[in-house]
Formats: sequence, structure tokens, C-alpha cells
Amino acid sequence: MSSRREPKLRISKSPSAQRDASIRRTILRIPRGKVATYAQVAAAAGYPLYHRQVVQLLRKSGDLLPWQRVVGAGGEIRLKRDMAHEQRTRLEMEGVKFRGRRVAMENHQHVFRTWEL
DNA sequence: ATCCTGACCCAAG
DNA sequence: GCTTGGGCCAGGA
Repeated sequence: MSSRREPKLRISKSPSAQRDASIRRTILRIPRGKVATYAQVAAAAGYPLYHRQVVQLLRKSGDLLPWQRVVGAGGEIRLKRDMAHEQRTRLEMEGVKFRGRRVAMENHQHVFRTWEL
């Protein structure tokens, strides 16, 4: 039996859906009071060069995630105007301290575990 | 297919 | 500190 076009039923998710799921889980691992950068999230999710996709995902469905814990390289907030202020406020509410415009990464950088237990 | 954009990143100057 | 240019990627027009 050979059929030229098999996958009537999609057993595995499309690569992009799988990627989004992984990125989501990764963001959910960031605890209160800690932050990670877009690139770190992408890498920890298993997609080292996909920091921009982290952004896309947050733009689309960030409201379901602790989006405030994802920041730009060096701890800089990359949103603009109102949203930037919103993110800073949310972070400060979690006890995150700032040095100028950047998050004090020495204290709040979340380090993802690459091996479990 | 091309062009543009985005909550990006990094090395240079 | 700053700006610039190049690199990276997917999605939408």
C-alpha cells in the first residue's frame, strides 16, 4: 500500500506551532521577579536564532503570558510609550529593580536550567 | 516572488 | 553613552 499523499491526519504539529508551544512554555518558566531576554528565551526554547519569533508570539498572544518578564538584550525595555511604562511598572511590582532604563540584570537575570533535576 | 516590518542582537566607530 | 550597518527570521501586503 503506498499512497503518494499520506498525512491526512496531522499527527505532529506544524514546525511553527511546535516552536510557539516551546517558546510559550519557556516564558512560563520565568519566575516572578526574574527576567530573560528575547534571545535567551528563544535559545532556551531550542531555537537559538528565533528571538524575533518570540516578539511575534508576544505581540499576538502575550496577554496569556507573563510578557513583562521578557526584555531586550542587557535588560532594556524595548516597548514604546505606554506599553514601556506598563512593563516597567509590572516588573517593579514584582520587586524588579532598575539601573537607569535597564533592569538590574545582576539581580534579576533568570538562568534557564538546561538539564532537569 | 519581492518588499517591508517587528516588543531583536551585536559588532563597530 | 550614541548611531550605523549587517545579520537573522517569519508573516503579511
